[in-house]
Amino acid sequence: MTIEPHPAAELPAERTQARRFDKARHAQSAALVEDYAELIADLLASGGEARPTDIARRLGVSHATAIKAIARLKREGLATAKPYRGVFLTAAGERLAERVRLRHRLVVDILLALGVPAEAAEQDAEGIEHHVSDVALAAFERFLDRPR
Amino acid sequence: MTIEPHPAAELPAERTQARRFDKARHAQSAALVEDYAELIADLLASGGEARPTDIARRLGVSHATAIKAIARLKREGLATAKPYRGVFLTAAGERLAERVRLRHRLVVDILLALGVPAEAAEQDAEGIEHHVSDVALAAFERFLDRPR
DNA sequence: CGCAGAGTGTAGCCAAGGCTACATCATAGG
DNA sequence: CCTATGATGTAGCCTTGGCTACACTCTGCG
Ligand SMILES: [Mn+2]
Ligand SMILES: [Mn+2]
Ligand SMILES: [Mn+2]
Ligand SMILES: [Mn+2]
Repeated sequence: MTIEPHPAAELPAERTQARRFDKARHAQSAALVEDYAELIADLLASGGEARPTDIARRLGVSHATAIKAIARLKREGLATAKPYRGVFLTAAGERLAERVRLRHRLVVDILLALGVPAEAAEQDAEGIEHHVSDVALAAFERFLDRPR
Repeated sequence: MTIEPHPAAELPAERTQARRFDKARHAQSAALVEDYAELIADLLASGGEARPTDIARRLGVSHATAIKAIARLKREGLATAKPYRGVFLTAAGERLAERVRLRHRLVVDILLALGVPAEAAEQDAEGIEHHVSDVALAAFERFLDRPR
């Protein structure tokens, strides 16, 4: 019998930690689609049009990169686009965009409530938002609602 | 001269938003290295050894993936490793690990303070931590320190 | 009403970070 | 002291999300 120098064959704590990293990786892969959906909805709401070049400029990427990402949104049933006609969201895309928009605002609000300066809050929120679970969001809402 | 149908050629708000996304992208690319450094330091501190297989299991990736990432840490001057001898951190690697460890704890503590359940806090922190700026961290500390 | 120039799309490159399959090394038990 | 086995390393593949370069389409002015 070996006194294992490393705890055990399958320490459950290890699996828990591995699962955390796995969740973070999945959240990250969803982030791109979420940001595009949010931005497209924003452009459609304000200007009435969401064109690849506008999207690219707002995201700070080349238009080719934006067009490829839009193709991914189409593949995933979140957007539609006919050549040279601009981008639109499907019902599913709009639902996603709305959810993301609310989450984004809530994250910014929480950061502000914690005393983070406005521009830092906006900046950090852009990355943080994709990693905030529903249960955390619910906690954020309770925290902001509570008196005082 | 063209009467631009879209606000202006270089609306500063657009650049601001683009810069936010750019920061988030950079933070993301740093995330992997940060998690490895933190984990290696953790393994070295507890068991005394950080072996590729252990690292892989904790992160939930294949050992081949871990070895490639370790190569990246070596390239960036954060780790050293002689074949079959385990992984160690350079001084720079240790500094990074320490910074990441403190940040991770602070993020978890803030989430807990906001009323996020423990496991959700740990899970979300694993992703959030990489997007929290120094100025936000400072705000978090002030918030936690403040009486009541 | 034509066309210059902006916008759009396509092709092909790269690096990162996953994976599996296979080859090599180290070592602990027999 | 041999060797079976687990750990380590290598090779090669895939997908994603960047990029540039180039080709095509639209359209508002002149
Ligand atoms: Mn975002
Ligand atoms: Mn956002
Ligand atoms: Mn992390
Ligand atoms: Mn961490």
